Amino acid sequence: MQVFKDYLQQHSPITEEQFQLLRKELKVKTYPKGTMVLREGGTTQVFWFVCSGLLRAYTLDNQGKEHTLQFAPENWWIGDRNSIYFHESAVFNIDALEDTEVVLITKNFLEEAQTICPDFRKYNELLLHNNIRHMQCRINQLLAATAEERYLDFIQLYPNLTLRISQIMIASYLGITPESLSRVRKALAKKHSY
Amino acid sequence: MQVFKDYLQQHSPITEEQFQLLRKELKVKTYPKGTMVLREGGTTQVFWFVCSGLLRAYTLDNQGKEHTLQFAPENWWIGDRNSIYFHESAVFNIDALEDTEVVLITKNFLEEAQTICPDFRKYNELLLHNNIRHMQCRINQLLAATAEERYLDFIQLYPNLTLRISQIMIASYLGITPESLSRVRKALAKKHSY
DNA sequence: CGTGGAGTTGAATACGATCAACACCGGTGG
DNA sequence: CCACCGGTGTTGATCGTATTCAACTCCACG
Repeated sequence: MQVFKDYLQQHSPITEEQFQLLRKELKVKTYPKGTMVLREGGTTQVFWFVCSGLLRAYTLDNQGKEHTLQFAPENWWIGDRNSIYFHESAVFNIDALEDTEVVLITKNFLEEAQTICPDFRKYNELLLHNNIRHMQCRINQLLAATAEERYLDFIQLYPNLTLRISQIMIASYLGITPESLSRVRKALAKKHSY
Repeated sequence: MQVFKDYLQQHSPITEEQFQLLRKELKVKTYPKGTMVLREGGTTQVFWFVCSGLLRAYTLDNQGKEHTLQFAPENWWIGDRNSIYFHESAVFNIDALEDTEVVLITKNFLEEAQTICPDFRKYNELLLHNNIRHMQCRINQLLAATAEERYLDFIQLYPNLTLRISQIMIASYLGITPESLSRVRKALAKKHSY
């Protein structure tokens, strides 16, 4: 909870007093490594803010293969917009790749925060625009880049995550097989002695 | 302009009177087919709402190949968030695939609309969440689906666009070559006599 | 007409996927 | 303490899908 408070006070215009008013909307929860946080087809009314640990959103295709949409390490948000905003069931799964502590954030929290603190509206909007920007970038990468380029982009975007996430997961994020990723890494090692 | 007004009144909570107050922030513009609307590296402070015609956002890779991020036919929005919200230069190009009439929408318009009409805030937010949802879907498609599946998804998502957009453009949206798309279509024709 | 872009088709190629085998490590239980 | 096991990562051989390059047709448009 402290992590979330620090995060908010550092990044958003929410003050200490305003935070206290909103606190009742927040709940802390922990998921042991391996827990399913959200299952495809289920519903949920909250966003997860990761205080520590690592969550991951992924889908399963008809062959049972996993495709990772997003990783959420400390200070990241993750949530299912289908449930929260569109009264539909979740289209992806979320699980915990590490023991993870989260703050559950209701739609109500976001609403009230905007009432209590008018500037929070702009902050929240900026967050959404940033999210869109980031996803555009990812789409462009999937359209334009080779496996090797995607991997280099990945380790640049998440330098500290590379060691925490298995290559199986990374590969499923990059849209390649673990075997291919292994070969990409081998080729890079030969090139630059990484 | 009328198209935009109709659209707003149908989809958002903005009333006729409120619209009149905001009108001064809006400008109509037309782009002949083939015009560059925004160039990578440039800046812009507006979103484009397409009243008629068709815009398209795309990037160029280092081999000069085009990769289409988004099509924007009638009643769609398109814009460069890097410029508008993050004071950076555009990372993609936008051009007109048809003679296109747009309404230019400033950040100010969106701000004032939220001031004048409090419910517009929710509408705008929903638009952003919907956008994110849509892009998640696209990312998942690029990760999980074959060329054929992607094409089928495409014609389902944009049934009326298929005939207006050249296969070269569609291929660049799907992340395959025009030749591959041609073969995919041939295979489908054989299968289902489309 | 004739020119150039769009679309199709064929042949050769390349990149990543698949399948299979194996080394390695960490955890578990005998 | 060691044997076993399952999961991870590596490597090799083969396969398949999409790419590349090239030739050709077909229009639309000058």
